[in-house]
Amino acid sequence: MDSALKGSPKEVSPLLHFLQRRDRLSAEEQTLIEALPRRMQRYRRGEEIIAQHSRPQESCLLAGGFAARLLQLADGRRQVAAMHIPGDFVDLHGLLLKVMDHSVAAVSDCRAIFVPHAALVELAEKAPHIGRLLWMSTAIDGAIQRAWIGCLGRRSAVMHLAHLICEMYLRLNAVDLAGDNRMSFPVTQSEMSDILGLSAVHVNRVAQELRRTGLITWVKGEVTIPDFQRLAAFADFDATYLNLRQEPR
Amino acid sequence: MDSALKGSPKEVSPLLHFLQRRDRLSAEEQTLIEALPRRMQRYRRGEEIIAQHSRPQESCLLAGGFAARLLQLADGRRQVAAMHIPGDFVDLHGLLLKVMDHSVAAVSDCRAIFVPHAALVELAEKAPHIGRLLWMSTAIDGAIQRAWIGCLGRRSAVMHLAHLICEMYLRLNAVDLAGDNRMSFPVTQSEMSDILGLSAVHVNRVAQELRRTGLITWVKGEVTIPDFQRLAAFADFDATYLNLRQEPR
DNA sequence: CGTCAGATTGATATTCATCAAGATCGGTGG
DNA sequence: CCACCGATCTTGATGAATATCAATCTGACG
Repeated sequence: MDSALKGSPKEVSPLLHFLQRRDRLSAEEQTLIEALPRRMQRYRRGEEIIAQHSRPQESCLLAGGFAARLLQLADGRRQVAAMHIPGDFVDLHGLLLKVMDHSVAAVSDCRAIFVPHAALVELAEKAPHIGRLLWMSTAIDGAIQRAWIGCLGRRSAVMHLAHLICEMYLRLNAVDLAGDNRMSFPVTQSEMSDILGLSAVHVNRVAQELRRTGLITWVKGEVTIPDFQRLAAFADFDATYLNLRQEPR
Repeated sequence: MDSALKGSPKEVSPLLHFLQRRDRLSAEEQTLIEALPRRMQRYRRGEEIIAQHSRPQESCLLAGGFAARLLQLADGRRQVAAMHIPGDFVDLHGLLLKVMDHSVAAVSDCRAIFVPHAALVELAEKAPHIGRLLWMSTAIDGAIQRAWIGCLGRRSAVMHLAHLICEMYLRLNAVDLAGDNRMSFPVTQSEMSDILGLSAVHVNRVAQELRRTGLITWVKGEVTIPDFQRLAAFADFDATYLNLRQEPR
């Protein structure tokens, strides 16, 4: 079994990781979060987790695996608007936006935890600091999306791929799912093309270029980054937007 | 003087418009918002309003004019990550993210209102519903950014421009700054190229195509849209992401 | 009248998409 | 064990979309 799928069925520890990487949580706050009512559900690779135009009554917290927010054009073209990893509160904004403007799908086998919106609203009112941290979580999603806009608009395909790898490595690292310059990133080149807004063929060529110059290796969903600084410099990567500093928020 | 620059110096009515277009506000809530402590500042076209890597202690609410969030690459290339219009709480997320990962600049002459973070935090705790609406405002920013990702990744340049015009028209309309199929949109083709991620020359050609097919006119910052439905269909535009429906949030 | 920012046009170069064909590899049924 | 199959990766050839470079044109304004 994929290591991302291990663990107790209803654990929220990746979320605690995610939050504690950005601010301190009191013991009481941790207890409140662990006490959230929830249900767990598993998805197979490729399955849809949340449908476009639906009106979820719960928010989905990813506990294991990878998921993507998918935009779909009328002619069938697809674009991934965000990648999500364990600890990400995938559609927290559904709480506020009511109608999904996109869908969410499992990229690998996933474990998802669903928390009723009502419970989140109540928690945010009872513990405003946690409320702000949830808000922060959606704000970080926004910051990441801005960075993606910069990649799509102004970076070359090679820089874009390099940038994405830097980002995913640091995000996975922040929830203890990557380290030692390696990460598991089980995404096919075709899926990658929908993340980068390229054709699958071009992803292949661009990936080869990063390999040829020794910036990465990428074999069967395992990526290694011999020299992170060098890759980051090549991609013009600035980690500010990931907000990985612990501070009072 | 630009009509967007008229009005009482400290008014927050565009913000009320923005919020009331999405949910009802009680009289009491309106009063609380109007009572927010604030200062007003004017900016000339091109001036920087918030610097990258700064740590604002106030959030900026745009009361008049147009502003853009700007990403800048090391080699000088620029990409606009978001356009802001009156009523937008431009860097509300600065409250949570602490360090700006981008800058904000005036695209036209602007009136900006600054509200101390502390006052916003306090308001959100005292009036959780308003807190959620502020949260919603950042979530809508995120939804718009997702739509932009779809445009940059998978739409052709012509569709992208058409999509942007649809979006801006509806957003301006929602704060009473556009109607009758016309809007003032004082953006040069060169600035537009940083919004669309294109070269300025290509923006010119693409704009001509939209004019030639009769989908828009665009003369000196004035855009008219003879048939919105037709433009929207051409751009594959779906307004869901703008969250323009009034509902309890 | 001269200047300058912005818009427009044409010629050419790059980047990336598309189409078509193998190559590789893990899994699966016989 | 083996032959086959589908998914994925890889490669080459060609074409479309867009960038770049270099003029020219236009209108506002001092």
